[in-house]
Amino acid sequence: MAKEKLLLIDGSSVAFRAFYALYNQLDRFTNSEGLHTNAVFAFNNMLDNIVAKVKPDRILVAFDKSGGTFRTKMFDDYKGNRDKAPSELLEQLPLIHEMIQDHGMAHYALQDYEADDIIGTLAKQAEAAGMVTTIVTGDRDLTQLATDAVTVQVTKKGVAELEAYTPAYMQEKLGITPRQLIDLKGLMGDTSDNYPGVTKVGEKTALKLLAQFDSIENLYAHLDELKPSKMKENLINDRDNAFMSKKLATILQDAPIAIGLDDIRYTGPDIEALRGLFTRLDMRQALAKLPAPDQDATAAEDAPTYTVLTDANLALLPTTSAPVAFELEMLEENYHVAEPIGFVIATAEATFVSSDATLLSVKPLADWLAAHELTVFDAKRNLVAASRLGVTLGPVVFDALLASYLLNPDQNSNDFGQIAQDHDYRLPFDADVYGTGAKRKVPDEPNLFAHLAMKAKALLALRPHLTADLEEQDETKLFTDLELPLALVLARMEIAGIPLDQPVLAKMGDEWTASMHVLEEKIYGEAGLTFNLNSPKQLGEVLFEKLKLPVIKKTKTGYSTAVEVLEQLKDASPIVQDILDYRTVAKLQSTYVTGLIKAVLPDGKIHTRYLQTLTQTGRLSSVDPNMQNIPARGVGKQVRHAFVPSHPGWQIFSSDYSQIELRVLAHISGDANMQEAFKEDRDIHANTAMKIFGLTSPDQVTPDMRRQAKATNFGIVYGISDFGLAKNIGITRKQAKAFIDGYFEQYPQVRDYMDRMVAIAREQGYVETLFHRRRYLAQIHSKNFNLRQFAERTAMNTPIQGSAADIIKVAMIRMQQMLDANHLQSRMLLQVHDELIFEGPAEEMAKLAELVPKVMDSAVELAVPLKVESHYGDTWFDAK
DNA sequence: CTACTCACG
DNA sequence: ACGTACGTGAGTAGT
Repeated sequence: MAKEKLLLIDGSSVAFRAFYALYNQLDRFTNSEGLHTNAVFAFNNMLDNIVAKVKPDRILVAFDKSGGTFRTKMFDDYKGNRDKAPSELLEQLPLIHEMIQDHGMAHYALQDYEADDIIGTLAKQAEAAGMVTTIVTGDRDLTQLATDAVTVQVTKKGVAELEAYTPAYMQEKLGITPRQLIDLKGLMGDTSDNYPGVTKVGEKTALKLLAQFDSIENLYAHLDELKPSKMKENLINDRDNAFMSKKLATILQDAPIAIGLDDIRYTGPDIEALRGLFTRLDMRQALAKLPAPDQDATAAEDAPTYTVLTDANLALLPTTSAPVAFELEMLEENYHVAEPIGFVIATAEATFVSSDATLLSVKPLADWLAAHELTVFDAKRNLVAASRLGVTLGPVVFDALLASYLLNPDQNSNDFGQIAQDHDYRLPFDADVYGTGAKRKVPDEPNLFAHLAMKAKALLALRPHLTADLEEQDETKLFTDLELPLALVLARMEIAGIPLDQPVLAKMGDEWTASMHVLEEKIYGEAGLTFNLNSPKQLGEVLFEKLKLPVIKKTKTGYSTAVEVLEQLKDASPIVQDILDYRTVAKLQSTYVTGLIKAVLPDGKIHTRYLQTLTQTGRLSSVDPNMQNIPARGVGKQVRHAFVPSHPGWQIFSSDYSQIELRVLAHISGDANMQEAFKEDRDIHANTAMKIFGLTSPDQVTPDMRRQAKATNFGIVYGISDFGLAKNIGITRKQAKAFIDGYFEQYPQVRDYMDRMVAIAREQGYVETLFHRRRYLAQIHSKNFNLRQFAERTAMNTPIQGSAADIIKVAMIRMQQMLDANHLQSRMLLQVHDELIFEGPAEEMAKLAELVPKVMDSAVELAVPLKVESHYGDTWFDAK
């Protein structure tokens, strides 16, 4: 029979190592309450690895006990120079204990003794009992315990890699036996444990002495054999130190431990307990590593009983006034093109599923759906997908994704399983049921139906909790009156889509392609070789090695060839301008010609998807394709000629807020001077220029002064730093500082606002927009200067950017109501952060020109007016 | 899958 | 002494 295996872990030293291994990640590993988890995470990984490697039958994790030990009694200063462990580590120790327990392992500490002594004692008992022992530690001292039956694994580079110390390995590496380690330490002393050895004796000398005399005792017995020397004198003088230090270094193997080998049998982890712990600690990586719950077993167990709906049994659907859970499931992300794979409808009493989405448009079911209030996960996705089936859903009264996002914008996964987990509810992940990437596929019906049924159950179960949480965070109105209605508006915009005039775009593309080829040839000629112009790596080699241009900036991986760098090199070589020109057209060609044409759906239109639950500020984002970064300046602006109305005789109409963020700042800061500037409709950048340049009349403001003042205004909104401003407008840091000082002198309440936001973030851990949208800033207390400063700038910027986002969302909802109420044919198509784009019959343009600005500038009542500018024309290009 | 670059507000 | 503007998405290289 194989020998029994024992695993002994030096918990205190491993925890310490684990903490510092991920010290630079300290801020990435925090839960929502700000508790740090980096050491827990690294410790957990170590446990998983070592258990898999050793396959132990018994495990004990030993810890030091706080307070002194018998060693302190022997020598006052033992470990006397140790700094107190940082609080970020101390707070994790109870969590590590809990984790060890959940792993099914014993842990133990003993008053007056160190973890080492517990380990030494058990290792000896185990050897006597014929067991094989592995010791894991971050402390080399334990290698003295190595024998043929005891291997000491010392952590190396963090805690992931271990170095195995056996007697043979120690002989090879140090030329001593494990027991001689204590003699070595007696002679050398130990600076980290703060005990002295013999003066001037370091590792080299000590090893030489031990090679000759074997032990401290024998060395002193034969001291007279040494030739007179300074070293000999030191040995004589420090004799007491040497013997005391040897004793301090000696690990006890007979400590009075109250735990025995029989108490530490290992039976394996309690996965659910670990899942609970990791969930509480927001440790997603650790959670992901846990074995997925057996899908078949849990599906069978946890799934509510369900009825498979057919057109023969639709009458089974009960009439109810309570909200109904609904989910129309698709495997692909882009619901404008994805095929439905099934749906679920559930009330508190009954659950109905089907893999045939066309059933939804069968009249009794369509009518039933339209007549019931729905609770869903991602309203917009369900609305658009239903619309593609010709189905109009009933009023959506709750959206778990939107709610979760509002409660904490970090909690915005598209996987309901993840969101459920974030709210302490267990639901399998889509990724586990459907697979990911190439392996993603429709599961067999029992598994599909079970998953759908569980999702519906989760929706009904989570709703009251999320609703209560929204109320507690004062976000009920934001949810009910803003985001949820907005989802319907966005759905209509996405469904409408915007036609792309492909021939027009293709013609532009041909011209750009031609000029690309010309530039390419020219550049290869100038460089004297051909290379891949699209590769920053190859381009860097050509510019900075072959052509020896001065290196302005480097990236992590090599030379930077970004515009800001090339701009500075323009005069050094004609090749630079050609590269810049090439870059411009290459970008236009690949992203805006090829890219946009690829995104056109069979109806000839582009149907972007707005991500309503992604940004940390409350803005929307746009994907597949991104319609919020269509070129607006330079030659690229021509692309906008290709965006045209749906019908002949129709036009494109656009309105945008003028300086909405600065107006929001003027409002929330309460700054009298800034408010006055807006109330009198002054040019805000010129106004700022007068102040920071100390001018008395607007006439004195030169265009360049205005440009710099404009950059300063932007900088303020971003949570300014003199460095950033200096870099942006190419002035010295000192000048930038003078600008900022001048700025705050002129707008003193803006400075107060900045200070106030940082203080609020520190106090409550989050900042809010005008509409109580919340953003948590865990890193506001970070010890890492950069992370903390970033959090501070975010605290200043988010209420501004986020409130502006709130305002345009209100305007969008009201504008949709207005279009409906006035029975206009015009439709809202796009939103680009501070701008709304419509299409409509030419005859309605005048009406839009009257209506849209009115709705937009009255969306919210601020202390300063909101200004809106409108344009319209035959294409998006002309609506500017 | 990450890094770089560049398009937008 | 340090290294910094805020918020996004997409295409291309290169591991």
